[in-house]
Amino acid sequence: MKKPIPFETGCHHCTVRMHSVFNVLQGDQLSEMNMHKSCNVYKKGQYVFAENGLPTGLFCVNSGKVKITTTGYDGKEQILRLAKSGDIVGYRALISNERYASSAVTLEDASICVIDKDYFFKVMESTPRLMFEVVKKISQDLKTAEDHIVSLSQKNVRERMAEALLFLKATYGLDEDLQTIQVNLTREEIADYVGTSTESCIRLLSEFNQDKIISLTGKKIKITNLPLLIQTANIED
Amino acid sequence: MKKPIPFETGCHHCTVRMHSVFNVLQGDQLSEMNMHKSCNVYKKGQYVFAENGLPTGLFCVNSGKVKITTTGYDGKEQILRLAKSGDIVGYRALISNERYASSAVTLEDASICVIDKDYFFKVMESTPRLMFEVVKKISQDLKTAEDHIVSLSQKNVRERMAEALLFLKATYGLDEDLQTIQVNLTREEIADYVGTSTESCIRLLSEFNQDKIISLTGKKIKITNLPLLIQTANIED
DNA sequence: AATAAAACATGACAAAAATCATGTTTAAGG
DNA sequence: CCTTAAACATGATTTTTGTCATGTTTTATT
Repeated sequence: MKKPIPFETGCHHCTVRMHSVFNVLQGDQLSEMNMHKSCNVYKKGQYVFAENGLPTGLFCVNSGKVKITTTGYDGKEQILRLAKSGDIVGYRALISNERYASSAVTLEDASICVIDKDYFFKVMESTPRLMFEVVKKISQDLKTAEDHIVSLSQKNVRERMAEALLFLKATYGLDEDLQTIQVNLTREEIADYVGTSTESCIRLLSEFNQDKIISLTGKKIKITNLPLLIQTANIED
Repeated sequence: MKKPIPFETGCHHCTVRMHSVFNVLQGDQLSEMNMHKSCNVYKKGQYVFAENGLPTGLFCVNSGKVKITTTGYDGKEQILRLAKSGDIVGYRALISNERYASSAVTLEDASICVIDKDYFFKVMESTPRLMFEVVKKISQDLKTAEDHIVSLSQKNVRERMAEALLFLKATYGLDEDLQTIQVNLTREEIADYVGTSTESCIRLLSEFNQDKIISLTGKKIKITNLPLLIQTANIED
């Protein structure tokens, strides 16, 4: 009996790779990488890796969305980063040779490759361009984190909430026909990103809705007045 | 007439280098680096580089302390990082090939080397170990930034203030005889790190002083009850 | 479809922290 | 050394935000 064509076609034909740090790899390197990676399917809400665990490889998101989250004080969650197709996750602990300080949890069904740790370090060493891509990625994440610090230090919750909606739009884009922000987060998750209580988050979204800045349909958020949202976020120009 | 022995002895004999990312360089690389770097002396309060400027090189702190600061909303300062001897500064914008998003200002008289941009990229490419040291440094800074995010999101000002004092102690250490935290920051600067108003910062330091957690003499801060300070910071164990 | 459990929503209240005002002390510059 | 500005300090007040309580809606599961 003939075997079905496998879904996974390998790194050579991976279209996601071109938008990732691995776009600098070529030919033999891809064949080699293919031998040192495996691809897994995750359901919504599954852990890709968990706080305190030991890294065994680097994760590369094929499809689906992932939140990078850490447990703060009194067990309160903090969303640190959001990842999408083409993003690498789990690199910080891997590079620092530490246990994970955060967890990665899928926000929807996802397909994620894991590249073997030893191979990753080997190819990084032999391919300066790849390592430089990784450096640039971390630099960007540092910039994002520092922008977040300024925001948390200096803006009020209302401004940060508006900023978060703009961030979500920039990160995940809009649904083609509905024009809603293309990610499903609970109010609690949004609060865990913004750094506020769930109640304040709910209240502010309701207010924005009343003020016709956004329109709400379940978890779907549509930005109906972008200039006003930008103004509410108090973004410099 | 004989020229005086120059103060600057070059990268070969630089003791600071051993504690920096450049500790992996050897022999000829050091001679080469010496040709592509220059060393400058800064007075307290001087700019090493300024927000919006274009990076021309990488700075390496020889001696002295430096704050990395950015201008937030309504011109309010935010201290993002603190650097000391052996630290590299100005790497983020350099690597991302962007204008500086922050400024570096000396907190005391300092001596800082600047390594030419092109040479730095060249030696990074030819020395994977150096680039990996840089990756690790940025990863650490990202970790620090993300810890700060959790703190800003979830802790109150009192807890963050206690945490900041512990951070300052960990970063700059204690004076040998006085046992005071070895850095002079104004209350406003501490506030700009903690993410609070100057008044709240002053008030909390006074409270800590009254509660015998710390003792204040001018800008000098001495931690007199470390366990209580740790408890006040609400640090997990 | 029934039922349980999340998630969402909103009011009332309390706590936290910013702001404003004003005065004192300290440090820097002529 | 004097003068002036910056830094420090503290009280009073207001704003912001969190917490608690309670109810409704949505979603998931048997």
